[in-house]
Amino acid sequence: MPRSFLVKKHINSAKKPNYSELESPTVFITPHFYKGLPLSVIPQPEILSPAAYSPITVWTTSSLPLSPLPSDLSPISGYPSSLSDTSSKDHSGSESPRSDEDEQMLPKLTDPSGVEVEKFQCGMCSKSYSTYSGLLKHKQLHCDAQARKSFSCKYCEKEYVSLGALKMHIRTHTLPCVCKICGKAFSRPWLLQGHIRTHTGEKPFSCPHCNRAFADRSNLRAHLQTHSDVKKYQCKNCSKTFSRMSLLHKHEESGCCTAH
DNA sequence: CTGGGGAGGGGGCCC
DNA sequence: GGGGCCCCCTCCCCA
Repeated sequence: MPRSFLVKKHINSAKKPNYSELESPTVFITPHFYKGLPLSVIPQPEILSPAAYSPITVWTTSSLPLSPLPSDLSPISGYPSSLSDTSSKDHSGSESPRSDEDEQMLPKLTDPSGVEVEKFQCGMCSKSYSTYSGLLKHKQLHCDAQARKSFSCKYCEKEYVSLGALKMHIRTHTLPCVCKICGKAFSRPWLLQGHIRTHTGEKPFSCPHCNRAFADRSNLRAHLQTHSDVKKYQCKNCSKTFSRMSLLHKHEESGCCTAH
């Protein structure tokens, strides 16, 4: 059941999309259509696990971990180790070095066992790799892409390293997914699906402790924090902990930090 | 004022 | 390359 506050108020008018400029094919998902879609009726086992939400470490705004979360802090599951450093790994180890204008052949190093280790260093970020293929992969995924960051959004100032990333971003301007019930538009189908739950009342994510149900996994995750005695966001001044970073920010902005 | 729920946005990863 | 999904985060509102 939609409520008045559900209508997003665009404080920053610059972010308000111009619906008249919709240029992508409009996607309509109706509740009837939606019924045919597979739904995550049961929360993930990791969510159901009491250990999944038990706070182990509290964070302050100054000590928040950069992603990926440490495995012992990941409250739900399988946080992707997307940023895992590949520099320590050998990728094939079989290729011989080739010349490359960005590549720097470092002096042969010696590991503790006395074995010489060849190093290949990225000319842009100075990361070093034991193989050329490792360096090449790094460059293709990161530094060269950064250097080629040339896909600019025509609606805003943002730039992207790939056309795919730019296309996805442009959807946030064109909002091709439109709710047939209320006409609200979204950038991605799954956002629309989540919105449709507000019409259908469907709440597939249940709290294993109080059986309260939620339509959104993120909201369940936030709710799970309320079952914890020690919340994971801690004020660095008074050590009070909060279930959400926004609450910690509100606490700090309300004067705690300045009062100490 | 604080805590919590509802809703939505955006980037990244995987298939 | 695109879609689906996940995660983190923010905003708004209410009790």
